[in-house]
Amino acid sequence: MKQSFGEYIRHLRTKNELTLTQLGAKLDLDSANLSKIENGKRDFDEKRLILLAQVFELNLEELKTEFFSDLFAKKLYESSSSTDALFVAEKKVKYLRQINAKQESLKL
Amino acid sequence: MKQSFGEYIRHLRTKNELTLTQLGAKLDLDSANLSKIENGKRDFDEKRLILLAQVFELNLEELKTEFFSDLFAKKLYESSSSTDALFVAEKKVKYLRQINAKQESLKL
DNA sequence: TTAGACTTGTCAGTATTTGACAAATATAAT
DNA sequence: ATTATATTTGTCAAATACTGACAAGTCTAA
Repeated sequence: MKQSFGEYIRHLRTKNELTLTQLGAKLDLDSANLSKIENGKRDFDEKRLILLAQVFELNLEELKTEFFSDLFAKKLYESSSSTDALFVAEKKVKYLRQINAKQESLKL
Repeated sequence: MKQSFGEYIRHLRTKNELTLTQLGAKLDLDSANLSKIENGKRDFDEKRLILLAQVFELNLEELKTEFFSDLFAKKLYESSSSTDALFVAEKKVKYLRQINAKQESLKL
């Protein structure tokens, strides 16, 4: 919870006793670049989340939560912005889904 | 609240009776590109928020909230992710700020 | 000191974003 | 209807950011 996404991956990797090279191979990533990801010097690519879930047999939803929470927190922290944006965002997501649901129902 | 950031800018612009060209000039933006931003076909650049706040004499904090909430909502919506990430993000921001505060106090 | 694990720096290739312009369409006034 | 202005859309080169790859470095444990 308090950890960055990079630290989270490192935790998963070490818990499963894998080296950077071993996990890198599974994720189609250079060990050097995986190291940078774990150390927060590069970003983990969103498109690799599915692969990551498969490798460690994790729930993709939870993984996405871990991934996006990290992304959002860093944005707000870096821009010294209020966390109000998070609450407003929740309303907006619901609104977008509502709109989408209505459009879907019209298709039938 | 229910509007996108593009719709928000359009609202500000029309309320102040400005044309795309007029507001574009103030924001150092081509009218065509501003049009795309208002219509959600391009993203508003974060670095222009300060300018936008100045032009309409708005509170930068609120503007950032509007901006980031839109960004986050779209990310979650597009990736069909749970809004859980928003709550986790809040904790992470607080954690990051706490860490920072501690480091700042050590500098003294 | 050797081997394996990890870190860091760099860089070319790739992908994405941006600014700019032209052309099409829409709107409004005369 | 015609003109002027506003807006929208498409396109493209330039700028920017991202990624994969490799070399060289440090660190650790046998």
